[in-house]
Amino acid sequence: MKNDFSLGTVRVAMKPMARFEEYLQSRGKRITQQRRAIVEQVFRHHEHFDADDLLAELAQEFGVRKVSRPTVYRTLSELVDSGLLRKMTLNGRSVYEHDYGYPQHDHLHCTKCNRLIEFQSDELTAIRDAVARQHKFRVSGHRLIVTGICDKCNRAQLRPTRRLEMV
Amino acid sequence: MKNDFSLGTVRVAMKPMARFEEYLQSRGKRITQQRRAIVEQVFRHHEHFDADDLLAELAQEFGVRKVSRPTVYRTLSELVDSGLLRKMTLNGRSVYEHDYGYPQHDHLHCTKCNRLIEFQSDELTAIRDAVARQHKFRVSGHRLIVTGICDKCNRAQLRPTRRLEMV
DNA sequence: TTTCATGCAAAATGTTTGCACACGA
DNA sequence: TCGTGTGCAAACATTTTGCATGAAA
Repeated sequence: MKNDFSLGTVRVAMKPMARFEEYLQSRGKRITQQRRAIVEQVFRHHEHFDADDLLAELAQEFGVRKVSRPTVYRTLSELVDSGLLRKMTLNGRSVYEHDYGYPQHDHLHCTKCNRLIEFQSDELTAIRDAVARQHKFRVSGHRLIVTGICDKCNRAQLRPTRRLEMV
Repeated sequence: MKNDFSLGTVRVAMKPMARFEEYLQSRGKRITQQRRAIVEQVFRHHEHFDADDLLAELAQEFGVRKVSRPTVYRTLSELVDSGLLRKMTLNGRSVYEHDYGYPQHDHLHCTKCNRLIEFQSDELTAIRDAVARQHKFRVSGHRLIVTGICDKCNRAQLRPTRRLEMV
């Protein structure tokens, strides 16, 4: 259906960890405990996250045997380089999402609850390419963020009954 | 013509400074030397700029009688609130552009020379709204940045050796 | 046993804030 | 005059870096 903007799926040959190991080896880099822990945690769920989120998850998951902040930053950077993660900036801080194994997509960003909703549109890509062609611009990618209020927050706003916020 | 993505113009009743004064007065804020200097400098040209650019321009323009960094940040923030400027984030730093008097548009961002090229597309807005409707999302705006290499940098790149591919 | 990676502390970056004084209305 | 705005310095938040130690290969 033409007006369906939901995401499809992308079949991938390897698991993220295997893909990352390949990347590391091709560059003479090492497969360390920390890198392994980070990749595993990062692909445990498909939510968007920032460095602090990841650091907190790792601390909780592994208790004493934590990964340091610099290492998290360094590894996130490698994950972006390797194509496993995609990085974007949301009100001043870096936010990451899965890239490997997920189709190209864009986001609706709710400024109320900060949630990101993904969608996909080929027409959008077509327009992008038409514009680029006109400017003789060689496209490497794009980032579209539509800001506004999501359905849930809209409903919440309409019914001021349960005003239990602010404690 | 349908495939023309260039920008039109928007007629405005007031000059930016007058508009800003109105905004300030409506909030009981004051029209100071610094605010005046900043607005004048900001609307002297239509290029994108960041806080440092503006600070440098002001220093050059007024010599000794400079505006401090905090005041620049504070005033930029007011200019965004008042609708005169639009703010976006480009690799970690805040970049500003004229909003008042200019039509809604998006950007091609050259990662080589860092230039921003503006374009306008109603179809894009239509797609955006269709997607939002499907998600019952109330749109307040959007930001699309197409990344790649601009025509000029492409030409420059063709001249030297083409065998720098690696990997 | 030779690199490369890590953790720590410190630095760098970009932006914001507390406060005493200056100034616009 | 009165209250807002300013500049200064310091704080801030996030990310990056230098260096000695630790661990892959």
